[in-house]
Amino acid sequence: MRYTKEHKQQTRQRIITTAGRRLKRDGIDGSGVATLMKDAGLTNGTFYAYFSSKDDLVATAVADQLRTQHANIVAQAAPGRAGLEQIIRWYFSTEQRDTIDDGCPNAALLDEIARSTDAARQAYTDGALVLIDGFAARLAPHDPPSARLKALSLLGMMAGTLQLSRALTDRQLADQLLEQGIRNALALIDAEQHE
Amino acid sequence: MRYTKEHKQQTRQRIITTAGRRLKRDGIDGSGVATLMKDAGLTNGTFYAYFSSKDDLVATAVADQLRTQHANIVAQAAPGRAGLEQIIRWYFSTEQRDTIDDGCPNAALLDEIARSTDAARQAYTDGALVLIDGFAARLAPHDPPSARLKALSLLGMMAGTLQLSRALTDRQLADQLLEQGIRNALALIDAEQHE
DNA sequence: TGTACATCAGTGAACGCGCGTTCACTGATGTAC
DNA sequence: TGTACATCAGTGAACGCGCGTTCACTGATGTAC
Repeated sequence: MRYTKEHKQQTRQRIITTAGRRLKRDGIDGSGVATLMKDAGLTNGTFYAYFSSKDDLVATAVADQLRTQHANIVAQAAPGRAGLEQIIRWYFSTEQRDTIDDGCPNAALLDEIARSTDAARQAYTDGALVLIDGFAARLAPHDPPSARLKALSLLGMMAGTLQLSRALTDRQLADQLLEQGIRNALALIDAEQHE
Repeated sequence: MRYTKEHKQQTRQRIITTAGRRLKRDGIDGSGVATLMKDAGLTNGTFYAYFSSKDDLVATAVADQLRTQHANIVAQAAPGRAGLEQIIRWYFSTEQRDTIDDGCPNAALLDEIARSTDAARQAYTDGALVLIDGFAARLAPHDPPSARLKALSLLGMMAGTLQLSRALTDRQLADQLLEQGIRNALALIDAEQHE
C-alpha cells in the first residue's frame, strides 16, 4: 500500500491541512518550509516532490482553507436568515477568536494575502467567492446574485472585526467588540437594499 | 549642529517614519533591519543606537503610524456626522486602497499585530483607542463614551473591508466593494443605538 | 586663536542561525520472470 | 514460489542568502585650555 497514487495523494493532503493551520498561526512569512513539513511528519527534502515552491503551497493551502470553511461552516448552516445568524454567532464567538489555527483563514491571513503573489491572491479570490455565494443564497434565496456585494462586504466586516478583537490587549473590550460585531452583522443582513 | 540632542531625535523620527511605510508595504516579517535602516539612509550597524530590538522599532512605528493617522485624518475632519462621512469617503477611496505605504496602518498590519509581542499589541491598542475616541466624539458629541464600542466596530469593519478589496484579483468587484463599504459604514453611524 | 583631546553618530564586517531550494542517496515496496 | 530488479517516497546534508544582533573602528564635531 505504499507508493500508490492514493498514498501520495493522502500525504499531499496532510501537508496542505497542517500547513493551513501553521500559516494561520504564524503567518505566511513566519512559517518556514522545514517547519511546514515537520508539522506533517516529514523532512524538508521531500517538499519539492509535492509542490513547485513555497508560493505554490501557500496558494494551495489558502484555497483548501476556504473550501473547508465553506464545507464545514457555511454549507452546514440552515438555509435563509437563520443560517446566516448561526454563522455570525459562531464567527464572533470567543472560541473562534481564541483558536486561530482552527479559525477563519480570512481573519488570519487577509493582509498578508493582499501582499502576496498573483497566484495566492487568485486562489484566495476564488475561495472567497464560493464562501460569499453561500452567504448570498441565504441573504436573498430568490435572487442570490443581487446579494453578492452585500455578502462580500459582510465577509470583510467580519474578518476585520475579528482581527481587531485579536489585536487588542484589553480583553474585556475585545469581548464587547465581538458582541457589537454580532449586532452590526445582524443589522447589515436585515437592512433594506438600496444601492 | 551634529551630535546634538535635536539631531539624534530627528534621525530617530526619520527611521520611525520610513519604517512605518516599509512595514505597511512589506509586512513586519517581510521587513529586515538592514532594509529599514537603508530606507532612512543609514546602515544596519547603527540601528541599536536607536532601538533596543526590531520589536522595539515595530511597536514604536505602529504607535507613530496611528498617531499620524489620528492627527492627519481624524483630528482634521469636521465635527459631527459630516466629519465621519469625510473620513469614511477618504477611507474607501481607491487612492487610499492603492497606496498602501501612505494608507491605513490598521488595514496593512492588523493580522500581523494580532500575532505580535505584547509590546506591539499594547502600542497598537493605545493608538487605536485614540483613533476611536475621535470617531466617538463625532458619533455622539454630547456623550462620546457611549459610542466607543460602535466606533471600535466601525474601525474593524473599515480595516477588514479595505484588506478584502486589496486582496481580490477582480478589480471591478474590489471597487464595488469599496462603494458597498461606504454604504455600510454610513448605515452603521446612522443606526439607532440599542445595546 | 590655535591646538589637543573627548565625544559619539555612523560604518561595515562578522556572529550564528534559519530561510527556500537542490540533490545524491536510502530502503521499503511493487513488478517481472 | 523465489529472486533480481525497478520504482519512488522520503532523508539529510548542502547551496547561497538574508535574518537580527554585536562590535571594533572611523572621522567629523564640540570642548578645554
